[in-house]
Amino acid sequence: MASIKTSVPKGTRDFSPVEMVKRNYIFDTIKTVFRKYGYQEIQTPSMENLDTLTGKYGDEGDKLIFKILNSGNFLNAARKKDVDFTDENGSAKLTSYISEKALRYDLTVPFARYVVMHQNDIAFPFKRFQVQPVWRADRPQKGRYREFYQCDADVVGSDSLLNEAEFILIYDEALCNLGLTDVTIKINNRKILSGIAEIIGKPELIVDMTVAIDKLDKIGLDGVINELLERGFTASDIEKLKPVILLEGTNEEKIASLKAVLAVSATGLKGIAEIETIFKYLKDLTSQISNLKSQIQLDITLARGLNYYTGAIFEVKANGVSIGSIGGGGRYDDLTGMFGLKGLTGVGISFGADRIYDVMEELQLFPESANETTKVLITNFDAESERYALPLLTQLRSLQIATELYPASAKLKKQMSYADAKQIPFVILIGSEEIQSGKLTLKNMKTGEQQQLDREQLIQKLTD
RNA sequence: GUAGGCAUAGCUCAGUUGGUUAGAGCAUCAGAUUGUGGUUCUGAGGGUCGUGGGUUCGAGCCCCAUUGCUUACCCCA
Repeated sequence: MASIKTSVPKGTRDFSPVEMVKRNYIFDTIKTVFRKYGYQEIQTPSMENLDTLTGKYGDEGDKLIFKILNSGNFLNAARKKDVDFTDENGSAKLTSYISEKALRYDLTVPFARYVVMHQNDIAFPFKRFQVQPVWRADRPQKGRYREFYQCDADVVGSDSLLNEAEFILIYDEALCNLGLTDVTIKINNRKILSGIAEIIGKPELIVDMTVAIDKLDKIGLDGVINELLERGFTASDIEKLKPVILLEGTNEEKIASLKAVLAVSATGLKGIAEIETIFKYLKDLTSQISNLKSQIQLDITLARGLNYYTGAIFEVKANGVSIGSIGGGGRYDDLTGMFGLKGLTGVGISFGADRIYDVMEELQLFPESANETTKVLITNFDAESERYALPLLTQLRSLQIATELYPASAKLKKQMSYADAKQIPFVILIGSEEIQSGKLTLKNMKTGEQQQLDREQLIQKLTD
């Protein structure tokens, strides 16, 4: 048989039955918590119009969008346009002629599109959750895939900071239910970052500033300073930044120092006030913030890349595991503005299900149970026993017992091996003896014991 | 886009300074056992050593190119 080397595109994976059980456990756990907090599920198409997505994720992001080639003779269509095939930078122009659809890059932008499209049917504030795969044309590496699932919850049309506080509770509850108890939920506020850039006198460099100080954990203070210099900050700017970057202590202590540093920045103070309000909500919701399983940490070096965050920024890390963040989110004041609907604020979070899977695997947090699929296998000796077994098969299934009849009269050894490989806990043997006596043999695959039972007893045994 | 590592059976990998017919474990199939799995024993099938070129009497091994995978950087879940 001629064989081709089989593979899947890099950064993508197959999921085996065993893996799917675990994955669904994660999805179900997260979804249950979302619903409990009043979020409703929606889905959007895997592909969006290309122009819905482009320009929303920055230049780097745009490059990582998987574009779908037009059907038909796109080459001729491109020729008719004024594409210069010798131009090194001509591919961007060409793209617009040969591709008009793309795979979704995240769930937030399609959601914004959804809200604008269906604004007349939506009761605001609108709380939705969405669990679907997204695609990024990235270089895969540990914990980074080209196809992965996000579990997003967002609310639009409410500027209350109660939402932010509840998202922290959702993170805490969902991750705790999954067995992830050693987790840090980092929180920051874009307005604090703006305030810092303001007092340095370089508000236009806020993105460069945040990208650089975000790496403190990774490259250390010297690395951050070098990067800041490369990005256009002076030595005296950095002197002003240093105390802020190196801020330490409890959340309360950090807030107190920030208040002093940012005293002249109205924006910065507003950011601090928002954080304080969120903490206050948390306290009232939990009676003690320390009742939460996760550690809540104000971290002003936290600056997720997404350019549209305007208020709170979240990031979630599993401690003791060398994998990037397992979740993130934040507030964006003008979520739908890019699609022409102004003045709608949104705030949301995302769980990275694939990374949570990797972390749980590494920490061995998956429960043993729920692995069994079929509960009973009926063996198949010959045509007569097969015919005898069919009504029983139907009867067991009608009682919601997952049952299968081995579909051929293969050797018993083979049938038993099949049951074993599939971890089926019970096997019913029906041969000429059983048909004659009406007593069927039920074998418990775990203990190996066998019993002769009539139908009533058998069903009794299996429905226990 | 930048830099490193790897590529040998379905899977995980050995393979000596280059030397006869390329091995193991797992998996699969068959038998020991014609009505009994998971343990055991015996046997079998399965390879263009990623691809193309070069050096050599001789290449899985050395050299060049190429493709794929992978790790790190940028960026991100």
